[in-house]
Amino acid sequence: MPARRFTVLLAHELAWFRQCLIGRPFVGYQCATGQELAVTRPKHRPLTLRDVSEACGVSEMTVSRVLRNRGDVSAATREKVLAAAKALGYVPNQIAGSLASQRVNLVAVVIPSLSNMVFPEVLTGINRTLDDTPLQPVVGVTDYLPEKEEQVLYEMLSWRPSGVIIAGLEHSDATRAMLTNAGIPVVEIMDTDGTPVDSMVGISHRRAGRKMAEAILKQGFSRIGFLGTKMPLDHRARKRFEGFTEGLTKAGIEIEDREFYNGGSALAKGREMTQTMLERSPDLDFLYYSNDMIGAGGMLWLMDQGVDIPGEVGLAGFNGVELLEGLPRQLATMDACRAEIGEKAAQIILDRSAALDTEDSFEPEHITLAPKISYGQTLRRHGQG
Amino acid sequence: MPARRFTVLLAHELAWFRQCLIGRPFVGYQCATGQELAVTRPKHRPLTLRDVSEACGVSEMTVSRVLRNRGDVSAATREKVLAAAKALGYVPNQIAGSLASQRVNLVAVVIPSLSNMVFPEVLTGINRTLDDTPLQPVVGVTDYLPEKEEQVLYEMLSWRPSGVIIAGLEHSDATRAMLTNAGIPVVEIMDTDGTPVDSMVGISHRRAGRKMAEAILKQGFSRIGFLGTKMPLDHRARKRFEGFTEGLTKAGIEIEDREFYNGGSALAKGREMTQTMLERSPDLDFLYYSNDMIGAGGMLWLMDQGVDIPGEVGLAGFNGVELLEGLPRQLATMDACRAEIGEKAAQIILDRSAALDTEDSFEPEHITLAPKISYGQTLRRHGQG
DNA sequence: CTGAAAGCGCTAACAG
DNA sequence: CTGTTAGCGCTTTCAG
Repeated sequence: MPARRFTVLLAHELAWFRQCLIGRPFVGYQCATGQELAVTRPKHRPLTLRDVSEACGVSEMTVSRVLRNRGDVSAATREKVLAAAKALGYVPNQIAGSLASQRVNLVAVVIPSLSNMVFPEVLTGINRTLDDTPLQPVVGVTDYLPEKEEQVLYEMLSWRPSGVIIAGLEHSDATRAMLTNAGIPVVEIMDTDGTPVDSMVGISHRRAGRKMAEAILKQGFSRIGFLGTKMPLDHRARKRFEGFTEGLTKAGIEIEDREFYNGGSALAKGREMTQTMLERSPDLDFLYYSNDMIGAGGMLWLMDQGVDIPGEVGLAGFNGVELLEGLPRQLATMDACRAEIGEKAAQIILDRSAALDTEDSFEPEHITLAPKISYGQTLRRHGQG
Repeated sequence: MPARRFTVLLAHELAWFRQCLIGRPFVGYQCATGQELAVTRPKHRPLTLRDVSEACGVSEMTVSRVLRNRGDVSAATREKVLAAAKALGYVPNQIAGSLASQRVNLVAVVIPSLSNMVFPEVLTGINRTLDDTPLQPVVGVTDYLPEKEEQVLYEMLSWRPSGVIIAGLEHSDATRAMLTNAGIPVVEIMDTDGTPVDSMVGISHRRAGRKMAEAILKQGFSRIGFLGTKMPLDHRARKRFEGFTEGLTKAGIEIEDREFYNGGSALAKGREMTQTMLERSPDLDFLYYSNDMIGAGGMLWLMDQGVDIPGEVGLAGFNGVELLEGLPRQLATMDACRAEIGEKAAQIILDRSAALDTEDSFEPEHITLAPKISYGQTLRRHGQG
């Protein structure tokens, strides 16, 4: 009887059939009607513990122990198992492992954007702490949209991660509920002006704005413009702005002019906005930018115009981005401690997930970092001020 | 008999015991010796399908169907189930779902770095395509280290993702073996100068270098310096360099001077290197930078020095970063098509994983995008050139 | 030190 | 349209 390449099998036949396929390119199969069939092997069936077990003649359980370095296994067995696993190219199935062990070595990291270098830097900090630990970060991006945050968090929680690191303290009710009920450590990062669900690590943006206002006033500037992002959902930028006006108000001063932008190349926008503002309010003697990129754009524009910085106009930004180092003049700024925030947040998750094993209990941690002003060459009016 | 807070249970008791805990803060338990115990409920047991099933009086299977929108379910039952799931705050367990269904909606994305904005942009492209599909990207970072690439890939494959998107064509033997044997679609991105394991999407960096050489020569420049990254493992930068020298060689010209850097702020390094090179080789009339950031730094330095660009010295970079738009002068560059690469790569994975369901077979796709030179204001010597 | 048994929470396949 | 059954590949638990 000639071999055919394809046939339909009943379900229970198929189950048995798959057993036959292990490790063979194809298999001859005598089906119920007595027909002899040649069937192509399924393209790829990933190896299982059982395959390794059969290859080295050791029970699945022992293989598992060797591969996880758990429990005592004789050196001889260990060698045998490792050799077999390597020879076969076995890659353990974490899905099955996590289901069985009820522990998942993933940490959900939820951030608003990747385009703003701030967040890749936080991730770098998280990576640094989590490298050389079993924990692994998984990133979700929300585009600053609360609905998307909800959705992203939901999807991440459905993987039952060991912890959540999430940017900001402002969330929808649903998001907050999920965080509260997830039963895993949650660290809210970047911002500490508010009440976290659990732990938090960040800086006070309100205080940052206030401190910058104080520094500016101390240098004798008084006719101040603010340039920032329009995004109503960037709560941290908003809080900096609020803290800033608050700081000025305490000294009886008000912002003279303000300008907001949305999208586009930040550097180019900084130029445009600065031009617009100075044409509208030529009397200004200081410009405070809500981030370094637009600040740098503004600075470049002013230099093009031959404006004396900080003699005629002083400048400051926010974030302490590396880029500033290469600019013709060092822009005053404030470091947002991004990498450190990432490291500390990851450390909290790490400590807590270790504590779960030892049944220790942990209190929520609230860490507020204090960013320092870097005066650069655009804020100090009088010598070493 | 007084209630105690803690006790030791035999294993089989515990199993039964857990049933009692469902939905209750604590439970009275009559153990084998007749003792009545009050036991605190475990901190948190995530809800299961069974909980929802019990809450709404519908079989687990039907609940599952409703939650996945699979198969026909009567509107009435659907409503009931959805209401119960929502009320309880049920979040499905993907770990279990993936194990049972043998399909994991994750796409592994392996890239060398997050600090270089190129990669976040590729990710944005991938996200854009994968949004509104069940597939979800998971990112791993290799720091340009082959060993780390191996390790990261191994960990990602252990989650049995639906596909892999990985930067570059150069990998260790082990990495290549894993990619070949994973049995899932693999797309190697960014570069097309070489042989992929499966599919690839990118640009030819060799050709990019060559084209830039041709453009420079056509503008009449002839004493050319190259400034680039020292990283021997950035194969794409290397290939651009090779293509560049090749292009010059064809015209009988050789690079006059070269300078390489490592780490630090790219903008600042661009300044330094440019200064170093021009002091060493003052005759140069063109500088080709291996990326836009160092190019921008060089440009800023030259402008500080009052050098006429491109009259005295022409400049070009590579990548087409958004930043350039805000610079005092538009740097010539070449777009690396980053977002498009991300989109196309994700699309390939998407098509293939759909094809797996319909049993269609797919050929590897090799997509080479053609980056265009943007002349800016630093490359054209003679009017519109 | 090693093995056998019993699930983890869900879904595919089939039977009503 | 809905329910039942039998695993997915691994680890936990307990018994040698």
